[in-house]
Order: sequence, then C-alpha cells, then structure tokens
Amino acid sequence: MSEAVERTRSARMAEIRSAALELFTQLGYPATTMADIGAAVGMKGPSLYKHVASKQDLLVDIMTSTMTDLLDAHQAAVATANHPAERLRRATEAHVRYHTRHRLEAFVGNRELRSLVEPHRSHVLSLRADYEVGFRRLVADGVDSGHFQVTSTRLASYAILDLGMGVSSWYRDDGDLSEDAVVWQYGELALRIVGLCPGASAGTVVTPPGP
Amino acid sequence: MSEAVERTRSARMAEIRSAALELFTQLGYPATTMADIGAAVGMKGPSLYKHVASKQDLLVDIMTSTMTDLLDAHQAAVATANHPAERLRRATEAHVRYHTRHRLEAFVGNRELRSLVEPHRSHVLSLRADYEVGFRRLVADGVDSGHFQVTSTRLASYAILDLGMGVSSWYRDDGDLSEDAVVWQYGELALRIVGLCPGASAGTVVTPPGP
DNA sequence: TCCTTCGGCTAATGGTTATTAGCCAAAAGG
DNA sequence: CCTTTTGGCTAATAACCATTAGCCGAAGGA
Repeated sequence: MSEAVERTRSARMAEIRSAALELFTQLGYPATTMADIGAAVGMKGPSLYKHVASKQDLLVDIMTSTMTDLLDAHQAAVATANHPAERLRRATEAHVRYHTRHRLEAFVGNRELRSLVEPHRSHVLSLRADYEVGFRRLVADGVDSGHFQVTSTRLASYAILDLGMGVSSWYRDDGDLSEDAVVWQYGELALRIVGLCPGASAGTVVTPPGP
Repeated sequence: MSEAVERTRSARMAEIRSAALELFTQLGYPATTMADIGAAVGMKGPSLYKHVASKQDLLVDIMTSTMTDLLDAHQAAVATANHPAERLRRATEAHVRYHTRHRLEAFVGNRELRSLVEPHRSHVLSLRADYEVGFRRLVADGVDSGHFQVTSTRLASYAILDLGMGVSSWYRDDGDLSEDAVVWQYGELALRIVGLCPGASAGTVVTPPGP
C-alpha cells in the first residue's frame, strides 16, 4: 500500500469524523443515522463500516479526544504563570479559547454524555471530574493566599466553567465578537467572579486588545 | 363522572408528565420509550395513550410551560425594583431560583430543543429569544445610565444566562449549597459581571443570608 | 340491576435502523 | 498480466419502537 493511499485513507476517516461531529451537533447522536453520515461524505450508510467500527465508536472517539485536548490545554496554560490571578486568567482563557475553536466538539461533549455506553461514559466522566478539580484548585489557591474573595469555592469554579460551556452554544466564527475578544473578556469576568475587579478601582473602562 | 374521579384523572396525568420529565432528563427524549414511561407509572406503553396524545405532546407540554413560567417569573421579578442594579439582581435571582426549583424542566428545556417538531420548536425558540432580550435590555439600561461597566452587553448577558443554565446541571436539593445560598451568590456574581463589586471596596467578605 | 365509560391489557402494524453478507469494479503491486 | 486488496454497492438480518385495534374487567351512575 502506497503512502499516498495511506494519506487519502486517513483523510477519508477525518472527513467521516468531521461529518459525524456536525450531524451529532445538529441532530443529536440518537437521531443521526449512519445513512446521514454516509450521505454527508458521499457514500451509502453501510459503506462507512469499511472505515469505522461502529456509530458508537465515532462518538467515543470524539468525546475522549475532546476531553484529553481540554485537559492538555489546561495544564499548559496553568504552567505559564505563578500568581493565582494570572493562573486563573490563563486557565479561563484556554478554556474559553477551546470552546470557541472547537465549538462542536465541546457542544457534543457536553450533551451526549448519556449516549455514551459503558465503560466509555465513566471514563469521560472521570476526565471531566479531573478538569473540574483543576479549576476548583485554582480558585482555592487564590482564596487561601488571600487574593480572591468568594463565598463558595465550588460555586465560583462552577460559574467559570459554565461560562465557557455557554460559549459553545452561542459563539459563531462570523459573529461580531471575535475569538480574541471573547477570550479576553471572559478572562476578565473570571477575575470579577472571584472578587477581583481589574480596572474598576481605577474608575475607567478597560479596553480589550485589538478588534 | 365524579369529582373524585376527575381528581385522580388529572393526578395520573401529572404523574405521567413527571415520569416523562425524569426519563427525558436521564435518557434523553429519543432514547426514552413509551414503555419506559409506562413502567415508571405502573402500566404498559400503549396504555399511556388513554391519557396523552403522543410522546411528542409530552415534550411540547413540558417545554412550552417551562418557557412561559420562566418568562412570567422574569416579568414579576423585574417589576419589583427600579434601580438597574437591583433589577438585574432580582431578575438573576428569579432566573437562578427557577433553575434550582425546576432543575429537570430547565435541563430538558435546554437540551431537547432539537427533539421538538415544528412548529413547536420555533415557538419555544421565540419565547427563549424574548427571555434573552429581557436580560440584554436590563444590562443595556445599566450601561446607558452609567451604573454598569461592560465591554459587550451581549456577552455580559449571555454570561449571566449561562450561569443559571449551568445550575440546572449541577444543583442538587440535598447538596451542601442551599437554594437560597446559590440564588444569593449568583445575584452577587451577576453584579460583579457587570462591573459592580458589592462589598469588595469595603475589603470584607460579604456573607450570605442563613445556611 | 343494567349499561356505559374508564382505563387497563395483548397483539398487530408499519416504519426505522445499525449492522452483516456477499457481490463487484477498479486500483495496487508484483 | 495476473492477483490481491480496497472501497464501494445492494440486499438481508434482526432488532426496536410509536402508535393503533380490539378485547375486557370493573367502577359508577341511572
């Protein structure tokens, strides 16, 4: 088998994955048929089985890779700063940036957990729990060191996480809010949520970078 | 037909609705079968048709009544105050309170829009749009009158709405955060999001009412 | 007491769907 | 050039499911 063939083969696989992702987003996993996915890539339903093992496999693939990507982005972001506020800001920015760049993955990842069959559901749930713990720890660190003012660490971290998830519902690439604008503003909102009011004490409105 | 019979008749209907709501939440609408709903109320699937017209009808009922309840709660809350900050706080409190008291309705309302068949989907979507406009206007009023500091009205109102929706994902009646505690704190968070930092300037942690 | 309605049941019906089986053209590769 | 693999197809399999049809016991009103 030539290398070129190998390339088109994996390209076809990616095409199928991407079509499945779009359809799962629009119709939901149960309502999406193999025939739908096939039609989206120009083949009949049964032909898909030459490329993927099952419909469930497509979902498992999408959901686990989404969670590991998100965890990786979080670790990388947190490692770039030391001050609690800056660490929280960067983690939030990474969180929101992921949700703008991978809207569909995040959307499906949040909505189709119950379509996942065991043991995959438990696996994804544990990855998600790890991710939540990461944020809770960031908030707790800021509280312990006296930088943040929150009534409940758990509630504040839920709030920040939920903001990002919301982004995957309404963000559009061609909307009038650019990715950078959303990322920057949500970074600021996270700090406001934990009781820091950047710019507020100066009495001026802080302006975001670029358009 | 006696009045007692009439009472048990509508009680049975409510029982079915409530069982459907719970199942739709856990399994999702497409994955929930009429047999499942029947089993939950102690009868076989086909017997349900003596009480409801169809599975879709159950969903339509749940989703439209949820949206109208939410709109009513919003109108009522906004009417109780004049100052922009207080109006936003009360609207947020009503929003969050609804999402704690009607967790399942809100959860299904957000996740099963695509299971709704036309024209019901459009109807619910327009109710939801009205609701979003209400919040956007509250934020805009605060900005126009110089009380709020936000970079984007749209983004700030999305953020506040998303917080409430998140509540319906993680709130539990028997959790360690009481309804009042969550409601109060999210009211504060909404104000922080629009640039007000209640209590922050005093340098002390604000305490919520009761446990 | 009679008879009507209520509210349950079981047994179709008709449709949909993931997945498998088996066929075949064309490309790869020696 | 022959042979094998690839990747498509159609047809069959084996569910599953919403909904309808038709039956029947029991309760309730007259």
